[in-house]
Amino acid sequence: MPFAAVAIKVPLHKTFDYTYQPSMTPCVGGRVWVKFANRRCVAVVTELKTHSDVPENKIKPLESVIDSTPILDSAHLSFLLFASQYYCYPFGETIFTALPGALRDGQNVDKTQLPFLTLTDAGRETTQLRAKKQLALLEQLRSAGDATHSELKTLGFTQAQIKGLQEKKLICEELRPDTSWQNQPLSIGTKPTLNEEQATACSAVNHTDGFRTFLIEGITGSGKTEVYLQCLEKVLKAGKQALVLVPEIGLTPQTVNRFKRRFPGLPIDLWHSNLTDNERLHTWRRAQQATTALVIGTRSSIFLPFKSLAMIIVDEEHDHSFKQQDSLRYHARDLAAYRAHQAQCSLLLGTATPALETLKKALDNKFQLLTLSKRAQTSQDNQFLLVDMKAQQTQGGFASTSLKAIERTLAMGKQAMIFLNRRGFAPTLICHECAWISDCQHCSTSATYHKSMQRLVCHHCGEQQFVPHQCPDCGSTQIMPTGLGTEQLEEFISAQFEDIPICRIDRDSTRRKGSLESALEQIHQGGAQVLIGTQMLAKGHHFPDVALVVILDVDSGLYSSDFRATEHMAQLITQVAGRAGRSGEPGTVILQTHFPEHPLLQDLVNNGYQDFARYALTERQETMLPPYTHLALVRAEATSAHLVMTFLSDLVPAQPFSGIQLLGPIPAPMERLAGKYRYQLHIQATQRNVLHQYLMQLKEYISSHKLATRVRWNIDVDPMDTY
DNA sequence: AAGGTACAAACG
DNA sequence: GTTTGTACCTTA
Repeated sequence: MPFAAVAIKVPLHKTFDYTYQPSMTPCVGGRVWVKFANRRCVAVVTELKTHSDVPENKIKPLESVIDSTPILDSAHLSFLLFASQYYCYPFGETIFTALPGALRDGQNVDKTQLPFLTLTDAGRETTQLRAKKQLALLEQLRSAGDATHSELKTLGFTQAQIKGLQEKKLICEELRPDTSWQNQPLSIGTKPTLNEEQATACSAVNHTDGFRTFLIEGITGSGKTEVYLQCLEKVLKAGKQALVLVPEIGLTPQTVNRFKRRFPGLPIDLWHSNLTDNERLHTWRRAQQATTALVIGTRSSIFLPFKSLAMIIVDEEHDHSFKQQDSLRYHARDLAAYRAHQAQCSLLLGTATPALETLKKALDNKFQLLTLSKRAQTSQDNQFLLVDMKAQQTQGGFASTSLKAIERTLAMGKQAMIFLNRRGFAPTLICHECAWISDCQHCSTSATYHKSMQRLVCHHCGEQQFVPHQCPDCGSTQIMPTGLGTEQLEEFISAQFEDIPICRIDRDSTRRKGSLESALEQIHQGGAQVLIGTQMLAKGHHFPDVALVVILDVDSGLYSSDFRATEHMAQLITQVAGRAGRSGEPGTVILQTHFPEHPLLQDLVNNGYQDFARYALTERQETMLPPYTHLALVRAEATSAHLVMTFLSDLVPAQPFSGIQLLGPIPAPMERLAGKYRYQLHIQATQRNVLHQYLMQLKEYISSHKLATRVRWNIDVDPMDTY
């Protein structure tokens, strides 16, 4: 009697055996329909065998076979098994998060093709057009080749613009057979000559065979992308595939076009969360059949089933968006290491500000460190200025030094950028007479005052309240906004510099679709302007006219309960500083702080991130924190605090486990969130394998725990935020 | 996770 | 005596 072990999308750490008729032909890595717990589910076959340990009377037959050939090969299945074990997430659920939505509900793998938009003969010759955007679209197709509807949408074009050009018969839709690009000679667009450091980096990568990880530690503007491109060239020339992972915000038209222009005619696909199910399935299959050569995608593209993967690049590897914060809590950069090892190919990690985890591996010679220290366009280093806020008269949150610097910058016709990582007008309302505070009803935090909306908004659960005219406790009308938000900065700056345009960029000001794009466009027009924003402003974009950057809340990063806060702050400061002074002259970066003598801050300002990071590592070593130890978190939440505490306390063994340090249960930094009480258990080990051994049995123990179904819990391996 | 079971409180 | 709510149990 033949049996099939299958994985099902349930939170159980095991597979289930089914029998099947010899006439049925299930295959390992293919899907089947099964009856499971009175339901009909799609399952993936993980093993075919002639014996089962499950009592015969419990075993049901397979309903039907969906795939007669595997949709996941054995290497990909082992990759998913590894991810499932490493992140303590059920195998079945891991497989199903890795599958594109269309395959999860049993749809056929082969779909109709998506049409490409291509230039007509008339379109090829058109260089003048009244509609500016339509002309830009023509130019896009001309320089970067044909594109699908969704690609053009990603690049910022609209359906209306496409339709307009179709009606003018300048472009048309075309279905095309997938041509084999592997046997075509690779055409290469114009490329700049490399400087010495870039050339060294490229040849180090290109002379390596098999698995190897490189850390390209390159300051902003040192030409990392050029190194990526010239390394990719070798791989693509050989007819092999490559994957470029970018942060969520990183799929900008500039990035995409740079790759497309370098390799004209090469099939390049994009992968991000805004694709439809259909588009996703399409790209998934193109990766599997090697009809696409290169995928540029956000973190989930690490699960694409490439047929002949030969290089993975992780751009801005320090970026937190590579770590998924729910369900399967994977880090795309770390899974990339597994895949590169599996494919025996190179992994390139690039950033100006490496994560300390990555830097340590480079310093331990597990990764090869390649440094790019010269800016491509020769320019001097930025000037850092620490402004001591102690005993300073402040105006609207600014030291007078900062205000004068802004004024000077504007007078020169340049742009000033102001950072504050808090949106809204003020983080709290406080009663001047009885000290009442505008708390959120459901979270342990205060509700932020939004002046333009006239509402109190909780930034954690989103709950809104009306703004009271009187203090709810004592009836006083003396209720004051306290603290600073970007909305208030905007108000203050516009009163201070009356005729100067201001551009505020935060989640509130960019909520409307397209408003971020138009704001960026305004900035790019140049001229004296003040840009105010949260960290949204720091990522991805470069602004040639910015000559001054002011960071207001440096101190929030210096003293925080999260041990990664200083690292994060240093990365932000360095990335932001890289945005200033890119057009030749050095820029100025002002850091307002109450702790100008703080050693980490001093190190960062005087010696740069490279030095700071190496010093910060010694501090991590002394305090026995990651990357010198390995950390996992058991988080739990429920409406009853008592229930959560009992559950977590039960997980702490009476006898200590050798090599494991346990801390907790302790309250999460946000103890109450959206009405739920949240606590956590920290599990720390010096040895990675000891941690995983421990987690393996802990996972078993939790699954059998009576309270496990009454609290929401999860295990977070290598957590990014310790809350 | 999601549907089933067993038992208790709620109902008229 | 039936309905509704809820803890808990199982999935092949």
